[in-house]
Amino acid sequence: MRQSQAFLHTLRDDPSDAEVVSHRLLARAGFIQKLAAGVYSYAPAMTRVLQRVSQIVREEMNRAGAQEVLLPILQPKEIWEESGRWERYQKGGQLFSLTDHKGAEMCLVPTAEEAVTTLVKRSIASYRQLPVNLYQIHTKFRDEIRPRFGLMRGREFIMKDAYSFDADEAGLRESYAKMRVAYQRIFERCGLKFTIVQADAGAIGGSTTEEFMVNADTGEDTILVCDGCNYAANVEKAESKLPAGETGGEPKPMHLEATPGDKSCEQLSKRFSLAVSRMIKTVLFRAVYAEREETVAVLMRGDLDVNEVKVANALGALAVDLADDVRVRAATGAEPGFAGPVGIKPGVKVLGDLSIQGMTNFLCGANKTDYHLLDVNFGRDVAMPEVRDLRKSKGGEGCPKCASGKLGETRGIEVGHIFQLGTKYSKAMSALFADDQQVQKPFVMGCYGIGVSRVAAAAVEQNHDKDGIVWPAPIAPWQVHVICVNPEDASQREAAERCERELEAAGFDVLHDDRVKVSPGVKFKDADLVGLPVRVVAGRDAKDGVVELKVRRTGAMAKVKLDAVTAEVKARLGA
RNA sequence: CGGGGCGUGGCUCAGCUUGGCUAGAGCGCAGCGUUCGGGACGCUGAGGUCGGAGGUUCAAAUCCUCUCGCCCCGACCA
Repeated sequence: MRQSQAFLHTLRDDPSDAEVVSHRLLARAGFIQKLAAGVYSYAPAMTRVLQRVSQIVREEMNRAGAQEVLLPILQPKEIWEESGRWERYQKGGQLFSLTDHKGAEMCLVPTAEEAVTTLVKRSIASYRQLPVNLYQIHTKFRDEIRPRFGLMRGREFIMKDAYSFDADEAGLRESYAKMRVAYQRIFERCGLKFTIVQADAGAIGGSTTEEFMVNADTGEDTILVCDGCNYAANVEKAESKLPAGETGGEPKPMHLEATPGDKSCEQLSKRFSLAVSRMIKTVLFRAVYAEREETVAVLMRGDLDVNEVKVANALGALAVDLADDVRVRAATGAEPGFAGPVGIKPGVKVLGDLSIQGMTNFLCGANKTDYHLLDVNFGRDVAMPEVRDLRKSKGGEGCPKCASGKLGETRGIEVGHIFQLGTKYSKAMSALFADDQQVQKPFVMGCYGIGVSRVAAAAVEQNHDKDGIVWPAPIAPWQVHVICVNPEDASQREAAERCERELEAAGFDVLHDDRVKVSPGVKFKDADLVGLPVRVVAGRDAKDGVVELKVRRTGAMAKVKLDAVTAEVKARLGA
């Protein structure tokens, strides 16, 4: 490709609205352009990257036995009501819905369980036709509460979604295992460093589920990884050994103490010279269910934090969020900051974290403004609530799986997510097949997503330097950047053209900067920004049949005879 | 949803407080010339309903109201 002809327009300045590196560099290098919040146009260079990622995805999905389809992204409300997701997703405010000219409601879909289940149930009637795994690479829509970080959290994005249908759980586990392997191969082939973590199923549903996280400090997800074994989990899901707290000793009489203005454990710790782990904080939530809401009080040892996802799962709620002041006052009869289990209003559901077991003589809120209770004891002063693991694990805590490992806390970008769905959708949508006894059974499903556009952004997050992008070779828009320093010099022009011709003949995608009257500095700066893995510079040595070869990532530079260019480029690309 | 900020050529921004001549700069773009290995220089030039609507005024980019869009922060761990 001749750069003089290419639709590739770099920007001299950083776009003012770009916050994260990938957004800034992709916009500046002319790969993407914003059209609306969370909605981007992909220029040719970006399209090439997406095609490369897609091609890798396609090859590995096909290798794993999946078959490609294209499902509608504009879908009728009916099938979403069948699965029960219409109301839930609309309530969550993340579903783009619209009304057609005759008043029928439709939506732009975030995932395609309904459509694929419909497709399969009308086609497959027998266990003998199973298993099947169908996938597509298609645009998806989510009306994000707050789109941000460029391609990282867009409202429109490209996703590969796959759906497996098996006759039983064992088949599902097999399909899932195949996908897991395929995903590992995909991200390895994309040249990304990633971690597989246990995850929470969230709105999609299902049991076993793992996420593929690209390691990046700017990631939106926090992950905990054991340094001693292979345990790794998203913080939403992570467990850990309970850190030791101070013991309270033999029960003493409970007493009420004035604590004007002390709303935090730290303030109380100071006032009473009491370890924070001797306190129980009572965190009030609003739990939302399909048909109702309730107030829930979670009792947590003072030095630990509540994991809201675990609370929602323990309750079977659609969502939980922190109670607002009105709800807090209704539940406690006091201003926020003084909630406690003793004397909390009836109707408030109380749940305890495992950490409160065995605590004695603890401090907690008195449900009375400016008062706390000291030396409170379960059984005597207040009933022991049902306890569950509701704690948010943190880096530095002990691994839940092995004896001596410690959890490290890092961040990641979720680029893939695989689920063992089970029969949630097939049951709801009456997607049935006959088994060998002619018994009608629901398909056992799995679903598997990869954020294709997010993979490209994550690759930039993970691979860049101060000068620009450093594309991993397998997903670079072109592998080689031939730069003709001065095309008006015949020897330079001929050398560059020869390199382009021979490299393309050898199967490489080449971008040839043949622009006339563009200064060398501009060409080099642009090349750094665009970030192709190998650069071939035809410059002042061209008259002697010599060009320079430079590796973008390392900066390593070598002078190479024209005859050897193809071989040398091959060596550097590992091809 | 709450709070804050911003909308002025393709991009980055100044001008607005205190209303007043043909609305500015840099970059980019076009032409000419000089340059030619890390975002060169000179000259000439094109390009703007100042987000939109309404209002105040002799006069509005500037003041007021409404509206649309975009960005950031937050959603209170008691």
